[in-house]
Amino acid sequence: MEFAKNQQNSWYENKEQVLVAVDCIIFGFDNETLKLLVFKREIQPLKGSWSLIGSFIRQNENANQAGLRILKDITGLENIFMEELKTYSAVDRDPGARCISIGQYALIRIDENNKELVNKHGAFWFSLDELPELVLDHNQMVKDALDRLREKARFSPVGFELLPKYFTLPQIQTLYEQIFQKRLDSRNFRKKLLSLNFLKKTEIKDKSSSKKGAYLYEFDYEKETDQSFIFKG
Amino acid sequence: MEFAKNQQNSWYENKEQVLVAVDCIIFGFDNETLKLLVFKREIQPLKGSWSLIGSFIRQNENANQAGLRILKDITGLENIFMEELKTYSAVDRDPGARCISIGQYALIRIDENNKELVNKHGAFWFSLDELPELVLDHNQMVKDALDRLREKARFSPVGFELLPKYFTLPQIQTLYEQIFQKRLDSRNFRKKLLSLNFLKKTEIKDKSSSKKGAYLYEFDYEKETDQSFIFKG
DNA sequence: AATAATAAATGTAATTATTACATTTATTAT
DNA sequence: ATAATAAATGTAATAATTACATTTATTATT
Repeated sequence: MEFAKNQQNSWYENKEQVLVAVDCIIFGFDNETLKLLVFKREIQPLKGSWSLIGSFIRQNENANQAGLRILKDITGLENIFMEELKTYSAVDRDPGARCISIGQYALIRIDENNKELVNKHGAFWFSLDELPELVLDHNQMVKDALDRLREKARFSPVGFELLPKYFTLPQIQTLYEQIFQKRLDSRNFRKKLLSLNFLKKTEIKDKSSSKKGAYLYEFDYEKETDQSFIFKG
Repeated sequence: MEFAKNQQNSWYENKEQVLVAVDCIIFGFDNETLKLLVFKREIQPLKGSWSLIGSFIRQNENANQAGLRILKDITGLENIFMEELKTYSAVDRDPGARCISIGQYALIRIDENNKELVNKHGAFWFSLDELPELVLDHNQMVKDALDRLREKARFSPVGFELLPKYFTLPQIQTLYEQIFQKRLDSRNFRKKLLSLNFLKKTEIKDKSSSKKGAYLYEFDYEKETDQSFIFKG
């Protein structure tokens, strides 16, 4: 079963060529609304249109690395939570070329991004309900990413990547309300969240949004588990 | 924001070329164990090795269509449940070429596949615990597909695509026991499954595996809903 | 110094879902 | 008539979710 690397064979020759791109669906949270980073294309094709930030994949990187490269170029950030969403491969999705795109969504701490760099690339944070029309199938990608984020948030403590290292319970409740697009009961929300045992309370209060102040919490990655099953047996 | 289709521009030119393949993780169920369809490569490269069934994607089809084309070629089946798993894009995953693969998993009714066609292509059904070593990263694909199947089965009534149109409750319980790799309590399993209200009972009994016979049920796609939420608000 | 204003923090009872567990039933073969 | 076999069923205990309103800590104002 040895594979001769340099051997000539016909298997890989004359394959129909398809370009492979990576597009990034970049979420951020400003303590009020869930936001998305998009940019105005400064070159052809589709110059002047709003677009997700993407790039063709390079020979020396996998899809995730390509996504992280893009993210670093635009925001200056490294070590970002980024996961594959799905591929977009409709034959006519890009009228300029036969090109499939691997959508990758990222959750970043919006206050940590390099504003100069973001500006330099013509990128802007939009609230999800004010998102402009995007090129190609990018609006669909955003919709799919949001669905995925909701799906994930239902069953696992996603979203901490959108918050600063220390955050308050009202803050994370607002985030979840944004993700689910509905109000949550604070007593039940806290009870549930704290029962999962992956939040560490500090004795420090954040008084930026109330006189009483809210205790700061920290995510305890050690204790993260996924606990809900329909069938336990 | 018009896009001039024939306009020459540099955006798509001289991109580093990456081949795009689709590999199919094909599950079947023979009323005892969960099985996987793999084939022995009859041509180079890697001739003689076991492999998932795949193909390079063509200009005139999207990834899902490519998967369905492959599936039809091998099994003769159409209208199969097939979903994207994820992409595999590690730089060195295929020593023969820079090639990314889009994994697609399919659930089929094993008794419906065209046995002659399957044989002709050198394909075999393997129980998951007897699966041979596969080429490249195909074992990882199988593992990921199984995880996905489990994940889906936890929250939604997946798996009916693996069963015949009419099936018994003991039959589907066995399937779920195979998916989860553990025994389930029949009273609780039935209670849960029936409470979801998407099974239609018939008055016909299947006596192929007991003297008493077990009632046949049918999946009611109209009533399929996904009902469990961590946060209901 | 007292009061008003504000958001944070908290508890409980009712409902629903999950779990653990053993017997009866329908049928066929002997 | 009996034995054998797998299918079908119920209930009580526990755990999770839901609905719902008041008190607390603090700051700003008078």
